[in-house]
Amino acid sequence: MKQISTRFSMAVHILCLLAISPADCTGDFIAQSVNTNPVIIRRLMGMLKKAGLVDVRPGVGGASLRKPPDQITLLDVYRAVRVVETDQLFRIHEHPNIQCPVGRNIEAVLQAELKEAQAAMEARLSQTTISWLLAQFQ
Amino acid sequence: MKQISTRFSMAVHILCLLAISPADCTGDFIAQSVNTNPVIIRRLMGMLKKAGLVDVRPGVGGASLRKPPDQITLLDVYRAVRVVETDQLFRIHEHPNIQCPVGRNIEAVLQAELKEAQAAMEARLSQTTISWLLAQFQ
DNA sequence: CAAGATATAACTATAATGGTTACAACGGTG
DNA sequence: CACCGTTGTAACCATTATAGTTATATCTTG
Repeated sequence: MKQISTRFSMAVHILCLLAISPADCTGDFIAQSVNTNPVIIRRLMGMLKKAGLVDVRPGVGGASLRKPPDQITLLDVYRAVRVVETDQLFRIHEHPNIQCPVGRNIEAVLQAELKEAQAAMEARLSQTTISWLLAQFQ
Repeated sequence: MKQISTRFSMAVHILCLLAISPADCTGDFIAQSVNTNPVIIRRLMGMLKKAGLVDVRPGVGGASLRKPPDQITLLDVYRAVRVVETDQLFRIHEHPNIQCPVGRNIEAVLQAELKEAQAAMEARLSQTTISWLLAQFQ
């Protein structure tokens, strides 16, 4: 099966790093900790910046959190890196036969249920903050 | 982003069909309602059969439910078509730098949280049955 | 301007998906 | 038994998202 992109876990990693090492976290330094290419980090930083979670200093280099880590939830990160669009976690087959009672109704009815399931998952993500994660370390 | 496969919604469609039209539902008939290729349906039927949800009659043709539709939940279907493996909804980046305190801890700590989020989604799926879906039709 | 950093475009390899063709095996009916 | 419609699979293909890579432009300070 196809899983939710590692963009999410990498972004969480980045924010944890920024939370514990406030000084000069450059893209290359972060890339070494995450163990990936610096361009991947810069792309993620761009999304985190656009979402208002981090400040990045072009030219001089380095980044920092724009919010205290106890006010950043996993849901914030999940939304920032657009790893799942709203109500689109589950894909539903298209153009069923509307002559058939099932084909005519399945999309709307199932969509409503799957939306609830996705919401339950996202609600759980909103309960965990970056600082709570850090507190679990070791 | 990458969504959860339409195998899931197609399988739910199939089970709804079997629930309301108990007589001779052949693969080709189902394929017309779902609006896809009969081979796709046969593949799904194979998974649903392996999961004990349906009986299929090779040779003569047709299929039927092995359980009453109020005892089949969306979670049963989701598991049957293996659309997400256990604790694998979220993919986590591999081989972070274990010299770094974040790299050393992030995987285990984040994995535990994401597992909970996945569980919340699956718990919601388990609350909806095929017969409940049918009751919403029209 | 030079140095070191971020920003971004373009390209690649990989993998899952949904679909398609083809063919073997099954099981009643004539 | 032979036929016919069905199920069961294997093999293959086009499409798509991902993660990574290379290259280049831009920014900021010394």
